[in-house]
Amino acid sequence: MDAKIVDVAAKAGVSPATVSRVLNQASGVTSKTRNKVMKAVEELNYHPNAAAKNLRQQKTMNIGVIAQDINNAYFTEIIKGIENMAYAQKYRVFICDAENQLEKEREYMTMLMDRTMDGVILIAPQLLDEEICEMADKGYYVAVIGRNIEHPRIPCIYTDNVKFSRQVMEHLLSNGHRDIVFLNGYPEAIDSYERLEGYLKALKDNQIPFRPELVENGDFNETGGYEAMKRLFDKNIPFTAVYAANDEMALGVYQACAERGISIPNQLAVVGVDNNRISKYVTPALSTVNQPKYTMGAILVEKFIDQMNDNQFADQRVFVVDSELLIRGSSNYKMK
Amino acid sequence: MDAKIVDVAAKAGVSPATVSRVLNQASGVTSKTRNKVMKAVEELNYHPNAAAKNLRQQKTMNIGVIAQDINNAYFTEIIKGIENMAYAQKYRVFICDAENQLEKEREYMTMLMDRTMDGVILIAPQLLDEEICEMADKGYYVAVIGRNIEHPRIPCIYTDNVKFSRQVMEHLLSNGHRDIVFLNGYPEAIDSYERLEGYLKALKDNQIPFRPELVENGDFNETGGYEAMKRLFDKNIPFTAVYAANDEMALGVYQACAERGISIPNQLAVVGVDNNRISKYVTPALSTVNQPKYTMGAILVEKFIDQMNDNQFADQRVFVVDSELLIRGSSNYKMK
DNA sequence: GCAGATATTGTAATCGATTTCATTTTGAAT
DNA sequence: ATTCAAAATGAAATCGATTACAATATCTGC
Repeated sequence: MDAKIVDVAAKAGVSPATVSRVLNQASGVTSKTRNKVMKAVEELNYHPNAAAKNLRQQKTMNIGVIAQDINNAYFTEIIKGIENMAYAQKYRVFICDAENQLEKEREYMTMLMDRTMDGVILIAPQLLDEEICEMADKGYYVAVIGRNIEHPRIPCIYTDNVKFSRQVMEHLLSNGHRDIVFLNGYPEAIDSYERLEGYLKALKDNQIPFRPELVENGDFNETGGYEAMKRLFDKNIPFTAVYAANDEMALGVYQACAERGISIPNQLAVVGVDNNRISKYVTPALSTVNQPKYTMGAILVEKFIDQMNDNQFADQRVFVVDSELLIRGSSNYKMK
Repeated sequence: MDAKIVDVAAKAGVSPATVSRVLNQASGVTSKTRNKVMKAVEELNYHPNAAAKNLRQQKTMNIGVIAQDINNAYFTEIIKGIENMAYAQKYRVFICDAENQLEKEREYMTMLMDRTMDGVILIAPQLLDEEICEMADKGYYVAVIGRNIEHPRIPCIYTDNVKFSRQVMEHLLSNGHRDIVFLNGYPEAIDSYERLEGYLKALKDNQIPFRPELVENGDFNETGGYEAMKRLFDKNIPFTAVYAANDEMALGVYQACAERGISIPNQLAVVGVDNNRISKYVTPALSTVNQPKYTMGAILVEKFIDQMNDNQFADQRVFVVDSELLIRGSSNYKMK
């Protein structure tokens, strides 16, 4: 149906090799033949068949991004950073939605083995470190956003959870809070673990004894946060602040408080993590931690492409970026 | 690096043709050889090279989805419908973010011409109808969500803007509003045009004269809505309700009202369109129109795949789906 | 005008699968 | 045991580009 390189060659009165040279290296061809060829290309609206090209060149210039959930702006913002930087380097980015399913994540990894993609960027993968390392060992290009995978060939970028977690705590403590709830995500996630770690360290730094009954799991989603709060209220123990490991769960906290007539921030301070767009719109606006999402995507993909092109690192493999605490109405109140 | 079909064939002691048969049709092979081959496939962790396969078969089983902005949950929700239905039919879906840029949209269309994708689904494209038709004329598979492109080979699905627009107006009118502002998106968009049409028809049906000064453009984004409201306030004309052509602009309305100390819904009723997730969280909750996004994606891709497989339509080409008006706090107040 | 170097172009091999067609094997019927 | 049809397998062509290598054209300097 569409024109092939031989058609272009015939029309321009040259060999297919010449057509290829015109379209690719752009040198070693007289301008006269180049013009002839370009004219034929235009007239036939010729586009080299990607499959043939990929097969012969053993590369595709495609990068896959596997996100856990494209409905979540946290991921899509990162992806925009990836996409724009990759685009500038002539790579095409294809986004895959794993929908929080490990099986889908794994299925998308086959894109590497069947060579549909030159490389794959995993954002906050559920895959185990070992699985990811194994792929890298086999020579596939993999990069990870969200945690550090200890493997010399895997570029990684992530934020220092412990650090910002302590900042959140210092903020609450400085407002006079002592009985602070920590609403955890699902406990297997590294983010959960590290945010909890920051919570604990901050308590220790301030000589406040850790009370395990103040920690609940909320699975990183709104309903989970809501249920967790209900469990906490039922315990009938006093607390004046909630540090939720993400904004989604914090929204659940708002809901639970609304039901009980508890006023934020006067009776309860709330802080989340992620700077979900919604956090700005709720009443009161939710204090949260903002990660430089776009930049994280951009930095990582740039290094990744470097590596794919040279098959070695120019310099750094691991990037740790800082987050910023955004203090809003939900925690902007000093306890007496 | 990775195993090729000849390696598998050698290991299993058969010809490449037989390996291919085992992996593809699954018939015409004794179970003994099938087992031998499968064993070799396992041991070598063989995955057929996609480029070679695509080249030979002249198809990729890939569908591209070109979205205007993956940060917008309206698009990603549709995409989930597409993705899940396509997945069930063995198609892989790749998401491309056009970032509201016509140029990127066009660039991604080359995926069709270079045969990276078997087909492309455009969501609310900026491309002109003619451009899209031209692609279809050339034999490429294209489908469109958001409007009807009059072309026998282009499946389309969209909502009846005029219809729900009238519903919104009837709702406001029944609450006693007569001076109703219409906040339009950018005027070139078909959605803008049709929603305005519904606004006008509802006025006519109720013998209310149309006052052009009550219509402002807000470009479909929050800032646009905010600016438009400021312009309206400055006009110093009375109005008691705002019908914004999408939720984003309605958020701008909230902001403008907050600045002026205007209370929603008592002094001003607000209704949006899209059921953006945020609309539920603002105070008061925003009345809006919900489209069956997931279903729209699913229905369309199903027909699209049918068409790609049979190269003809089983039945319908155009699907018009109904939306639902969600009445929330922002418009739930009767004027006296 | 010619030799030799260099630049341009063409021929044919190649990438790794699928698939057509030919060949061999198997099995059923006699 | 033999014949013949049917089933299983293999050999080789094919998809459409790139690219190594060979061949030809052009240019330089004398």
